[in-house]
Amino acid sequence: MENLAVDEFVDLLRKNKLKVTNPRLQVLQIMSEREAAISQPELEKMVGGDIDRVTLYRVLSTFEEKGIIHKILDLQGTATYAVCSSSCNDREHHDEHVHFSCEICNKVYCLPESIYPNIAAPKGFLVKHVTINAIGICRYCQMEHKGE
Amino acid sequence: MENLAVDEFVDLLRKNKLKVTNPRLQVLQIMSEREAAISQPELEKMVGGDIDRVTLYRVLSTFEEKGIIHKILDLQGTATYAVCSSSCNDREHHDEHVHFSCEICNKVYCLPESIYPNIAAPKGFLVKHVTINAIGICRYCQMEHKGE
DNA sequence: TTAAGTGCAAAATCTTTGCAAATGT
DNA sequence: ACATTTGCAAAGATTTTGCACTTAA
Repeated sequence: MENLAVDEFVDLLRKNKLKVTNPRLQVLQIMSEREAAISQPELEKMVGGDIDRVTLYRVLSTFEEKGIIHKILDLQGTATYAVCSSSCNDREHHDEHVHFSCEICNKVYCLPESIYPNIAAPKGFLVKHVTINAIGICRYCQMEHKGE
Repeated sequence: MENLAVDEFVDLLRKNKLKVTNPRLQVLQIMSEREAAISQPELEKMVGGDIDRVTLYRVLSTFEEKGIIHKILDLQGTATYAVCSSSCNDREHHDEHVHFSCEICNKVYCLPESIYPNIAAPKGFLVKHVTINAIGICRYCQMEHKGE
């Protein structure tokens, strides 16, 4: 089962003219196994000492430039990353879905929903896109806090 | 004209059981004269060497705790602050208006608008509140970039 | 082979903490 | 007078940069 995924990752990297390296594969693996967006510090914990901190920063920023992942800020303002939908590329990012931030564990989830309201900005302000962030308690934290 | 404002600031501080000090008055003055939210680094530039960096951080966090200002993250994830509406206090923050982030100057503006859509989260996720961020080009950057 | 990617060291930011001195009430 | 607030110094945390070594193609 892991091999299948690895093949997809290799394709993805090739498609973006990126060399297939271990750090990049590991990051893709970790992100694809995870429901929530991930930050560099979390990523660093997960890979142990396998990959240098600086490399992780660089992998993330390369992926973001190529449109492989997109950046989302969590409630603390820490940058977290999640894999983009397949319609993203280095020209355009289509990550206009709702993000959910859990105020307990601080994790960020991308929600499927896509109802976008029209925002009326004051004259002179040009709105190019809109992001919506729902804040609350995620599924996992609610389970843990049942009965308290 | 400045004295009038200073009186209001003094009232505001007293109301919140805070001592009336120069750093606090200066911060309130700067924020009230500004349309956009302000970060600690910007604040530091504006006061010159008058106020210690650490004092600014502490003034901002005290004000936030008391509900005098609220924190907004800009596009880079830097914390910026704007004065709250008068309905805010240390128990509750009512800053559920739309924020506008300029992708050129990176400034954050609070928009008056308040149409809040219902967000349908997946089962298990409890949405407590929703923030909306419009991203685009602000009035001032559009003026500067006219004709380019 | 060779351009791209990695790892290490060191720098640059940004933010917090501890404590003594200064200040508002 | 006394609790609060400030300023300084120093520590922490996070992110970036420079450069030599390594590796994928």
